[in-house]
Formats: sequence, C-alpha cells, structure tokens
Amino acid sequence: MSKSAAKRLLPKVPDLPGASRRQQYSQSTKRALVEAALEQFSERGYAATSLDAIVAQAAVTKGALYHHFTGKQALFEAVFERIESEAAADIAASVKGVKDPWEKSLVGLRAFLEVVQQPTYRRIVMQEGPAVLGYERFREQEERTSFAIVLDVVHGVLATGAWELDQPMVETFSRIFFGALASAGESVSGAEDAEAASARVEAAIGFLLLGLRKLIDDGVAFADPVGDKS
Amino acid sequence: MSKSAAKRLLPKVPDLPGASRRQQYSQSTKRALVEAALEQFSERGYAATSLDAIVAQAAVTKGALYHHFTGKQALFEAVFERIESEAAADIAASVKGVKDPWEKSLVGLRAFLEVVQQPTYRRIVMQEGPAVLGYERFREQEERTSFAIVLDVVHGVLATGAWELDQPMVETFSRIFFGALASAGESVSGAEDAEAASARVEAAIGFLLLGLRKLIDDGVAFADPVGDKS
DNA sequence: TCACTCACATACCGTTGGTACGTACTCACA
DNA sequence: TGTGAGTACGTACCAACGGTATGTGAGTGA
Repeated sequence: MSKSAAKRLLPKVPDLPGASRRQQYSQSTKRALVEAALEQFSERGYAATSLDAIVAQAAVTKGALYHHFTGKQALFEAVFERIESEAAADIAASVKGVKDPWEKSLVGLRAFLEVVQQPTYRRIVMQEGPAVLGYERFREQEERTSFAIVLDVVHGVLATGAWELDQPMVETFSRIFFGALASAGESVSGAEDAEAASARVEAAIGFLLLGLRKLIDDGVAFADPVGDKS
Repeated sequence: MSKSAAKRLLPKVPDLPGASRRQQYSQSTKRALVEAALEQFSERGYAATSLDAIVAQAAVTKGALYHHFTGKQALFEAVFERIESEAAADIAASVKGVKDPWEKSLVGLRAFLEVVQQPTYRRIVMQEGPAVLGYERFREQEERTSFAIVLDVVHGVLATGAWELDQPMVETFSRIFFGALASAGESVSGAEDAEAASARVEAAIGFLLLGLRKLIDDGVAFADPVGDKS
C-alpha cells in the first residue's frame, strides 16, 4: 500500500470567483457531502443511512465530513435547510404578484400541493425532519420559511374582516391551516392518483375558505377567547 | 460469580386468571418490557434509548426482549399501539352520547386537544411515530384509531348538507381536519400558556366549522372535482 | 523558499442492535 | 412421583455504526 492511494480527484470548476483555491476546493467538497447526504437520506432515510455510505458517494472520508460538520445531525440539518429554503422560495414566488388575499390563498395552496408531491421534500422535511431535529428545532426552521408564507397569506385573508385579531390569534389560524396543508399534502403524495387527490384537496380547502369568507362578508363577529378586543 | 445471580424476582400477581403460571409469568415480563420502553421512549426518544437501558429497567435481559419481540422497532410498535388505542378510546368515549353532528365535532375537538397535551402521546405518536414506523405503517395504525373517529365526526357534519359526497371526498375533508388538529395540538402542547392556546385553537376551528355550517345551511353547492354527482 | 496553517486522510474506540447458544423452569403425561 | 419435551428466558458474543485523536501533504503569505 502506497502512502495515500488515489485521493483528491479533480474538483468542480471554481464557483466562487472571489475566493482562494483552498476555499474553492473546500466549498466543493462541502457541497459534494451535502448532495450525497441529500440523496442517501431521501432514499433510505436518516437512520438507515450510514456516514460511510455518504462519504463514499462523495468520494471523501469521514475526516472531511467531521471537518465541515459537527456530526450526522448537523449534516442532516444542512440538507434540511436547503430543501426547505428552495421549497419556500418556490411558493413565495408563486404568490408574489397576487394582490387579492383570497386568490392569493388559493394560488399558494396550489403551489404548496405541488411542492409536497416531491418525494425529497416529503421525506426530508415532513417525515424525518421533526424526529431528527427535534420538534423545537424543526419548528424554528419552518418558522422562517414555509410557515412564514402561510402566516402572511392567512393574515391577508383575516385582515379582510371588520374585526381585528391579535398576533397570537392569527398564528393559531395559521398553524391550523399549515397542519391542514401538511396532512393534505401527505395524502396527495401517498395517493395512487395524485392528480385527483390534489384536486380534491384543493376543492375541500377552497370550500373551507369560502365558508370563512362568507362569515366575514356577512359581518359575523369572531370571539377571541383570550385577546382583549377593543 | 455464582452460576446465576439474583434473577427471577417475584413477578406480579396473576392478572390472567384463566392462564397457566407460565403464561402469567410471560405476560408479566412482556408488560414490564412495554412499560419500561414506554417510559424510556417518551423521555429520551426512540434513537436515544438503548435496549440495555430498557431491559435494565424492566429487570430482564435482552434474551427476554428478543423472545417477545422481533426487535427494537417491534417493541416501539407495541408501545405506540397502546398509547394510540388509549387515546382513541378517550376521544371516542367523549363523543359517544352526542347526537347533533356539529356539537359532536366541538366535543371531539376538545377531547383531542386534551389528549394531545399529554407529553407521552405527543412524543410517541405524533413526533416519533411517523419516522420510526415509516409513514405507511403509521398511517395504517392511525386509520384504525384516531383517524377513524375524525372520519366519523366529519362524515356526520358533512351529511347535514343537501348534497352527498363520495367516500374519497369525505376522507379528504377528514385528512384536512386531522392535520389541522394535529398541528394545532402541537402548538398547544408547546405553548407556555396551554390553557389560552387551547382556547384559541377551539375558537379558530369552531369558527371554521361555523363557516362550513353557514355554507351548508345556505344551500351552497360543493363542487366535487372528481366524483360523479348524480 | 520556508514556516505555518488549513483541509483533509487514517486508524482507532465505545456503544449499539442483533444473534447463537446454553439453561432453568414448567407442564402434560406416565 | 418421576420424566421427557418445550418454553422462557440468561449469557456471551459479533458486526456495524457514530464519533475522535492524530498524522500529513498541499496551499498560502512572508
């Protein structure tokens, strides 16, 4: 056995023009690790994926992994953040130009149902996410991405009412819709006819939104059990 | 070291009067294993609890564990089923006598919010469940317990409408409400003031149900995008 | 060019889930 | 009341895994 056999295969072309060669190489291996982990985690799941398999696919060793990340969970978190931010960007882009709150909610709903049908998003974010990160960290991540969009949309819808809701009450409504979307999304991606299932979800949530709108348009008051309503 | 030191401490009193002593002892150790696992899993989580810790608390060895269960996951599944069935029984009992579908939904909502505040249920069923069992097996379990109740309640509510919905459409509505309940429940159990959070959730979902009722009472038609409506 | 540092590679460790096998106890049947 | 068989475990062990300590060569700034 020679000193060190066949390592350092040629890295990607420099993608950070302002950085030194060392930094470019470093970023390259880090990206390779995240991509390999993303593939393995989404295929086999977190627990069933070994670090050896990840570093083998990334063509590095565990030394490199532990140089860039503090451990397996941190690597997962990097994967999670990437998937989540991409998905949130997709949804945010779709509702970008829409002005009317009710139409905005429907457009956002469709975009979310699109995202949640991606196997990778489903597995990494919705399935493994809460268990691997712990519910607290999972929620912190979502708070800044997907949930923030839902919060924005729901706030817009509820603001069409004559009465005002305080922040906790808007968040409660958003949590409810967020959970509904998540569960509905899972049922869509798990269905044999995803097209039909997606249409059903859209119709059902649309109907709920219609009911909400009717209450608001008819001037039905919402009784906040906690907040002080002036 | 003597041959076998201090084993076989006196088991529980016979709890299966019709069974033989062997079967009683066997059931006793099996129950001890499930109870120890329940405690450990709900405190430390699935991945962080070792089988050694479980068998130590149950005062048996791994031989006993692998005699009764095929592995760690099967043991978790036993714990899961127990928690789930107890919770479902609680909720089912609360909505038992209620006739009016709308009141039934509100009563069931309160019962579910009660259940979901139990740390054990939250951790075992909602957090670790999907990841450990896999989403498919998780869903199979829920299908027979909690979700079945939601399905029943939602079916009752939707049946007050003039139009009829086919089974997939009712299931879609139920999935949506189930997800909403789950997410809302988590936000309740994670809140610092659980009382206020619970009241908010109840008000919000109650408002959504009120909107649904208004649509139905006003005779607004629901357009099923898939099912053939005669 | 030369010391220094960063980005890894290598070798190793403790713990874990799981297995193979031995053994004490129970129970039907003589 | 023995006695063989089978059950219900206990004991010893293994392979695989996540993680760590340490070595090392290429890249960088002087």
